[in-house]
Amino acid sequence: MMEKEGVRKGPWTEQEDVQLVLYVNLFGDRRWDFIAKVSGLKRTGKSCRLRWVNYLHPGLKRGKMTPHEERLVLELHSKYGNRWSRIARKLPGRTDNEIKNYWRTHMRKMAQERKKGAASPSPSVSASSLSSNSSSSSISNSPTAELISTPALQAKERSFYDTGGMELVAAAPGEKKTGALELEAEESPKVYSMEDIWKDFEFSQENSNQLMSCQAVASPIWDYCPTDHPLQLWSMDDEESRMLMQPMGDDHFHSFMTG
DNA sequence: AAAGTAATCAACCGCAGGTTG
DNA sequence: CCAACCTGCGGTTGATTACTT
Repeated sequence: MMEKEGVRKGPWTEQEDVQLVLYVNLFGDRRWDFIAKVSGLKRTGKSCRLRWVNYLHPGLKRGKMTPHEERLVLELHSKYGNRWSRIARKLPGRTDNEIKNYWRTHMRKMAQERKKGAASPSPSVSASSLSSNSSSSSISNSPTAELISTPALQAKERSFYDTGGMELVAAAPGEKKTGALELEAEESPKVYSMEDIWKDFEFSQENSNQLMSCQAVASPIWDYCPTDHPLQLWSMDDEESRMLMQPMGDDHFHSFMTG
């Protein structure tokens, strides 16, 4: 492929992650083009944002959808259609990408089972497949059971997961994008995935006055208290992580800070 | 144990809408 | 008001992992 010179693509490395987190902490999670430039990452702002939103954000849950979440996704999808970001806002800790993938995967399963079961109709098949990892799911006897029987879902397999939304227009006329995670009060315990990086990060901030002075970050995400994460990266010893967090020389840094 | 297939996840792309100068 | 730029969204693809034969 003809790649734009100097622009990296593909999977992110641990070091890139560390660097990105550092700069998001410094400058907030809005000005992605700027962050991409000053961080020294050879990534586009877009790519940085995506990585942050889908993987590095401290509020992210990981792992399987709970039955409750599954049900919510169904309900919300019937309401909003493929407005994944909107759905994601109602599922704290889940990203639009995650929900999108989930929906795609499960709707495919459903479509397949439907196809099979078409000859011998069995109304409960789809529902049970949707809650396959949860015997306690109430989908089959809740209103959402109807959702998975929408005409759109019975339509051609090609568009198996795309209902287009039943109440799209009415759902959110003139809705404004906020970009911010709408974290609602939530009873279930959060499972965060980035514990150690945040610990490391706090530590490195405490011990790194040179950057502290610039810490006027906007994002409320820093209030999160991550407790678990899959990244080995964040288990690095402090010395190692501090070294990684020094991507920019002072002069380089100041040139950006002062314009 | 190896090969083939399916499922899952991360990341890219193009577009639309918003913001700013 | 307009053009340029930036951000966010939804769709899609490719790589990796898990499962089956």
